[in-house]
Amino acid sequence: MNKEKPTIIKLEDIAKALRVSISTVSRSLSNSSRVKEATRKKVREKADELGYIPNQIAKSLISGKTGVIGVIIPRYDEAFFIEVCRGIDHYARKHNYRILISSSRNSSRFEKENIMVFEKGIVDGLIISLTHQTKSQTHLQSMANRGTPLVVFDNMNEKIEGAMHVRIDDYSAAYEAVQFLAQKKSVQTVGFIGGTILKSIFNKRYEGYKDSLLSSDFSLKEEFVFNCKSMHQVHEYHEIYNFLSKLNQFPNAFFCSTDSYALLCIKALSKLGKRVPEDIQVVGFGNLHYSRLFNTELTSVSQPSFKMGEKAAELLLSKIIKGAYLPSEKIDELILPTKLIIRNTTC
Amino acid sequence: MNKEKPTIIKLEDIAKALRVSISTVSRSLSNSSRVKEATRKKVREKADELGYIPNQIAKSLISGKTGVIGVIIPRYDEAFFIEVCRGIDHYARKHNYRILISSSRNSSRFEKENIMVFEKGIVDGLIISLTHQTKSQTHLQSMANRGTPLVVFDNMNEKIEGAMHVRIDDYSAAYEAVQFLAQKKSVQTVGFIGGTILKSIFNKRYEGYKDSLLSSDFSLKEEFVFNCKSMHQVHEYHEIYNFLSKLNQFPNAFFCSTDSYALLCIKALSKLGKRVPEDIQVVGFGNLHYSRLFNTELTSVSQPSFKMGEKAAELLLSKIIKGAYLPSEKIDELILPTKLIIRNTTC
DNA sequence: TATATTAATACAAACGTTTGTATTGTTATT
DNA sequence: AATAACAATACAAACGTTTGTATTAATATA
Repeated sequence: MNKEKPTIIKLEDIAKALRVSISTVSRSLSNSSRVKEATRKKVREKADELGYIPNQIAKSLISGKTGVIGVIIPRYDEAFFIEVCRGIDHYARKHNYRILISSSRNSSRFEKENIMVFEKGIVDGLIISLTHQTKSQTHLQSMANRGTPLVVFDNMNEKIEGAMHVRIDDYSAAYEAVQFLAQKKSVQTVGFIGGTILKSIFNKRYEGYKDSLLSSDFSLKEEFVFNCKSMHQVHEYHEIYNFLSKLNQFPNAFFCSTDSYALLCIKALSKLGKRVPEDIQVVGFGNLHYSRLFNTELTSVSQPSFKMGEKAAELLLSKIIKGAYLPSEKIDELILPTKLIIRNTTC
Repeated sequence: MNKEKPTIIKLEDIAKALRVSISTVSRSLSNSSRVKEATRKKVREKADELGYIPNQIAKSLISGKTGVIGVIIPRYDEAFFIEVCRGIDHYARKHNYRILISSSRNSSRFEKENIMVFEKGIVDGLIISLTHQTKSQTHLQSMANRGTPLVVFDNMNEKIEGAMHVRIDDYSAAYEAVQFLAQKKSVQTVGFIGGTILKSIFNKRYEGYKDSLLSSDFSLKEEFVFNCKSMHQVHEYHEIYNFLSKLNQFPNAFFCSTDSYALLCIKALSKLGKRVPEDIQVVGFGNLHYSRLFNTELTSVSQPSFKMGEKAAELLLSKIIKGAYLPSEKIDELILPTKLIIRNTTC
């Protein structure tokens, strides 16, 4: 049985093989002009021959940089977050950075735990979307204070000093989407389906909805407003179905604070014998690509998820690379534009 | 302007503050009995006071372990992979491991690139689903040879010596799903919609489909078989729509090699005026949770994606923790069970 | 040919830990 | 009171790099 443990090659091995010093090997491989071209070549060849792979950990210990960005999202099974991660990855990769994704599972305990792991120096910076459980804000704040570059995207609670924020204008986006509905002759009432109001983005979308209704001289009917409490799609469906089935009368349209609420709403409505958009129109929020898979394509507020990731990464890396404590242009909030995409669930 | 750079506390700082040696501090914090309880307490308190956070990079350099598992998936925007990642994450987390996710973007170039980054020692092991472009197999093989624990899940091309594999029996799963359709009185012909046949899992599902038809004395009609070539959902829809619209005659059912093909198929069919399942029945593969969002719930081969991730992580960690070169029980292939979930797109 | 100059390389410290060995301090034994 | 035994702590090497400084070799200048 061949049990020889594959040995891992280091600079020292190359140095010994060539009877030169480790520093010469190191400098050769980084193409320093301090070593003669002939030697450099010899070293490169020997390195290839032995299959040398530099040890990133040792490099990191010296440079203080790991080449990794930490990302914390509330859940994996929401396409929006994955899309943002794609954007982060796309930008990061161009700058030779990797991403370490963690889910906080919508719990501040896990969030805190993840942050603590990242603080041990395995990432050069952090991009995070906060859960609605606010408690760990102090952790983030102290991380920012300690000088770790930090970008918060999507949901946030209160401002974190020293962090950068990338977001959309949830209030206005919702306001306009509801305006779009309210201006239709066929629409007299608009309902709302959203998530927990503890989450600030959901709350803002709700406020936008409310103010939009009021400014159109519509009345806000509490019975047409529903906020899901659970965090799992199957349960959410039942909550929504339950809510809708108890309605004696239906609004002409629903504005939903995410695409998945919208889809679940449509599903429940059709179960209840209502047609979309003929009987009831539905507008979602997010414009996620999976909604393309559906028969009836969803009218939705398009949120630039991928771009949001890219921008978050851009801000973060600019800080990481420049050094967090050099004076920067101090872009500490970036608001990306949204757009209502009209498809087949409105008419 | 307050420009004092936040200083990062290390063992030395605690040692100095307490006038003890660094090793005493280190041992105190790891609760070694070699240091007096009173001293340990003093050290712990000082560490808290100063806000000491251990440097994982330095630890890794010594231990040779980073506490990170690398994961390479072909694309982010396929729910199956995300679900597997969730499973990996779930298991890994319990063992104090993190995951570093990268996408190979279905390109062997990126795949290779990712592997090379991981080889620099930033991960303790690798879990990967291979793209259909085989080329980098040698890279993986040499990684395995070098002793890095390696698990391949889902798609693989040929066996990698020293790696472990977690998968399902794609052939049989497809075979049985098609049997289910073929046994219906209303079904005389079954079509197939799949992805690139270069990908071995798609190929196996196709073979299962084919053999299932033949064993039921159905004939295999080439005109009812379609394989998407593109890699983007929007394009895939057009491909499928195109294929279907050119059909003079339709089969009674379609077996699709993923859920998203099934959903796109349903969408295209309904655009063409066909009702599902009344006119044409559809079976998907994967049973992904987003299909729950749809009005008509998809009949699908349930693949234990989450579990697949968990198992992959379990195998990998057992090797990482035991040490890759100790004799292990040599579980090098794990085949997980699948199950046909009958819902509303068949009748 | 001796010396100044520069090119090429070697040495050694550093990054922040862990851990084996050496040293010091304390208590028990005689 | 001397010494053995052991507890408590300090010292130093190691992990695999990078990088500033010292040393040696090679060339140019006189």
